[in-house]
Amino acid sequence: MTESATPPAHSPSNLPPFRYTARLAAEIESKWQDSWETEGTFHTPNPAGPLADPTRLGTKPKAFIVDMFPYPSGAGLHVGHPLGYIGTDVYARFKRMKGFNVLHTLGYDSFGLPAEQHAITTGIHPRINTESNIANMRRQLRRLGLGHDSRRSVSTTDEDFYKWTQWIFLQVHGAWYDEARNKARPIQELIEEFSQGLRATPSGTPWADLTSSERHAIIDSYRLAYLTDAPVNWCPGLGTILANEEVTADGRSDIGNYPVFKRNMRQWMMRITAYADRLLDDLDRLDWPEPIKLMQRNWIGRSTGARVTFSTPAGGIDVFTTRPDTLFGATFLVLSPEHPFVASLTTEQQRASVEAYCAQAAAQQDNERQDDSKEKTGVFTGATATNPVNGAQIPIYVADYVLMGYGTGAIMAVPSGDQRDFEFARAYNLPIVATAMPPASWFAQHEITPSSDCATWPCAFTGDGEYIDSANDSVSLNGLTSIEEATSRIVEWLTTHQLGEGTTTYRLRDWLFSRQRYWGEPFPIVYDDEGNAHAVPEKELPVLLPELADFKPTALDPNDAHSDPIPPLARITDWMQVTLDLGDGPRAYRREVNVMPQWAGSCWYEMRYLDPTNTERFIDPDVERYWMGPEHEGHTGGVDLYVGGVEHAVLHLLYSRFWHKVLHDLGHVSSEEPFHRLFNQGYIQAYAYRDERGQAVPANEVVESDGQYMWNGETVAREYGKMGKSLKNIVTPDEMYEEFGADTFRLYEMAMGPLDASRPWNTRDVVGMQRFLQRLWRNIIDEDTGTSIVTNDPAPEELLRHLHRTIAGVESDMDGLRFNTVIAKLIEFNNALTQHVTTTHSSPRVLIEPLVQMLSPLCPHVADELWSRIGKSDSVTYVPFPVADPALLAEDTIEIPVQINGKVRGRILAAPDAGEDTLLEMARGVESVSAALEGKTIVKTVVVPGRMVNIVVK
RNA sequence: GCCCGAGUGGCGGAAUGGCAGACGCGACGGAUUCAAAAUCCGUUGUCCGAAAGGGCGUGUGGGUUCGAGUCCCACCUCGGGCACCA
Repeated sequence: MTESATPPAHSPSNLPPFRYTARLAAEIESKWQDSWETEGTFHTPNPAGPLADPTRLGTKPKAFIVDMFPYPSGAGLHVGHPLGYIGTDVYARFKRMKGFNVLHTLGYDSFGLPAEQHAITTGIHPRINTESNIANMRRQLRRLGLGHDSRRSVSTTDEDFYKWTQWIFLQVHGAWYDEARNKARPIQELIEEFSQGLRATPSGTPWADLTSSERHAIIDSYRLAYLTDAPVNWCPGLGTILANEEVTADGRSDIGNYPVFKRNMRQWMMRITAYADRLLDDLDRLDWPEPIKLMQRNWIGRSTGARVTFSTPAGGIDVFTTRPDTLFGATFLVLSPEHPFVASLTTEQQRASVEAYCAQAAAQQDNERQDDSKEKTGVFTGATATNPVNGAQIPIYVADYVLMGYGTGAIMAVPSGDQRDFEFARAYNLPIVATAMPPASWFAQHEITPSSDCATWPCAFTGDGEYIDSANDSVSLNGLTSIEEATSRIVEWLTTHQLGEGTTTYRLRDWLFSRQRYWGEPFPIVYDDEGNAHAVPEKELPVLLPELADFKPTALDPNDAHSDPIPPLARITDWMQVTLDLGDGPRAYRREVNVMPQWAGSCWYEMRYLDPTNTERFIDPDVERYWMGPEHEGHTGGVDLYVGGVEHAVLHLLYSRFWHKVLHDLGHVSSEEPFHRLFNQGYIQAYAYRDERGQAVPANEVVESDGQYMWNGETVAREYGKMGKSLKNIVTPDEMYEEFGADTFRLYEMAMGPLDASRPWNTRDVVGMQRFLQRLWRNIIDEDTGTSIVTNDPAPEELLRHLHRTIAGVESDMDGLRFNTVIAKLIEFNNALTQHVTTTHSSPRVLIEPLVQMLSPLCPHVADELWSRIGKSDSVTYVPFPVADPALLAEDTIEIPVQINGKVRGRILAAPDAGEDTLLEMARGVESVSAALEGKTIVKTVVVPGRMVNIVVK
């Protein structure tokens, strides 16, 4: 025994001195947390570099487990935050016991908007605020007993972290996408192709004859990071540019309610669209939840179809259509209000109404414009276009349901085959021409007489039908019934007549990468006198974020739409000006004054965990290959388990995949994907209560009686949602540590439901997990002396069988991250054990040791304490997980239900391998069954050996 | 609006297409106690019934199947995302 029998301090006199109370738990927990820290229990060895440790590395398989890292909020953690962290910790600890070299740590996504807003209102530097928030979160998380390698915890705001974020930006900036090789290549290789004449310049002018600025412009147009004019939300009243979430639905600032104007600014974009196909196709090789893959597929939105040119008085207009086979039914064109041809096409007569319409559309958000439920609006330009297949003159409309950002910003409308076009055509009295004859069933369903005259149709027909009225002198689709065949025939015709071609478009847009903020990574970019952008040399990195004297921007006239937006860094004029030698002697340059978005750091942070102290590279290639490299041919490589909320399903996960692929193409990483396996945790939400005036009241003071919720004698209304200050429903981990201890808290979070489901927090339920740990403790420890009561007595066979069933179940549930059912199985076994211990006063070691081992991933502190109290010297952390004995898993007999017409009418006990005939015979022998069969005719019998018997009677 | 997901006892939840409600909370009853706390034992979907037993039950309505919480169709409600919150 390693423990003395001295009672713990502060033991309440009316309880046994060694009862497992919150107070004893707290002592045990802080003791083991200190021990793990001193021993470096969770220090994980690397194969190379400063963190290498060959003896600890051994020949173990590896497991790299990552949580989506948190933004260090000033409010600290509430009980909802650690759900995923506990889940990954349990899994990581389980994998250690299964013999894996496990890497698990947690960093901080510490750039971002809230710190900057905090700085604006308080004047406190975001760095100071951020660092104190991180310190608080580290304290709260340490108390939770997470087995993290603390040496590897990084923050995106660390200078030696964002140095590499900037370095990666330079890699993206210094690369172009080679469509032929379908990968990114260094921009230098493109310059060589141009200078050696292997690639023609866009204008055809030889490379040697171009000016330096002209060459610069051509090269820049190929880069994966490029500059373009893009709109920002400029709020002169605040003197700042606002994020979308800071702008209200009616186009005013959330803070101060000032007008917000859309203004164009020169901004960096990332050419993520170049990777659209690979981002889409490689999803098939990832172990991700299918709904998340689907969301990414929909987001990328690849659709194949054709680009078709319609001639108009202002020139040819390209439209993109997924249904070129319906071209003969195109009876009007619709342009997006932002389409460049709108002004030149509009006739004088129509000008006033078109301009008014465009102005009104400009004020709307894209997703409002696509609202299918609202009435379709639009306005006639006065001009017509020529349908290339039949020469028909068709009117050109402007309508806001067509978006400039998708396809070509212009569509051909086929009202007979598209419901949106159909509604528009009906509303504006435009012709509707059928190109396919619907089947009789379609007419029957709509209760109309079959006719190709669309005037009688109630809606568009979108199904398969025989093509009609779809022919000109040189092509005919008539009589075809396959969309595929008709499409390929018409695309071929369009291509030979140079009126269009088959093409693919994507819904995915390039990534707007600039933010007009202070608290983000500065771009490692400078501009020369002619406005050309240059990369800052690698040896100059990091470009440090300069100090800012005053975080409050200067407010301007709130209604001055024409004032120029000024990003915070532009106010630091002596920082903006810099003298650099970029190879042609020291010259004056102007720094980029935008900063990177918060996504930047989160696009690659998991790799820095692997090699956090490397000063030469963002990661050592050997280290990357060990932890993230592909496991076999065709494997993408990447993190073995990535856990986080679904809210990141698209953006974060798409952006980081994109950066990773660029780094892979350029040879910096061996893995093709950052996250091989993804798991989405649910949210913990909470009830909140409001009084009659709608004011939130403290949720922890609300009592329930007779289905009513009462606060201070007053009836209050309950609602369900996120935990938050304003709802007065926050429960913190600190309160849970105080009241129950970290192990009970961990257990409750894992027991309350499956990890991927959202559920409400209920403090009242936590006690169940505490009682379980107390019963388990009491099965091992004498509550009066604190010493072990474990004996070497043999265990009854029934309990041994139960133990091995439990081991088998726990192991597979752990592997599947089903911790809630792991806990249920442990409780069931412990309850059985409790009966044995209380009746026989014997606590067999052969049962206790595996139980403590199985408990340890979930409740590591109490498990280590029990392990030590039953005479073990080391932490249970690396002790191999118990193995179920197959001989003890086999059952002699199993109970099988007997159904009559699908309803259970009796049960039989049979051997697990009993055959169909035996089972049926036994079933008919059951009294309740034979009674139910009395006077009935057996129609059919269904026997599933080992499962059930069903007798169908009449 | 579009995309994704979820609806099971009083509550959190369990259930390879095969015994619905494991496990926990709460509630009720009992043991122990001078009394309480703590602990232990039992009951607890619902309706009918004294009981034995039976009817009904997994958001709503249909369907597939010998058999559906589970699969299919439609609908309702709630949650997440919609590109500058992360």
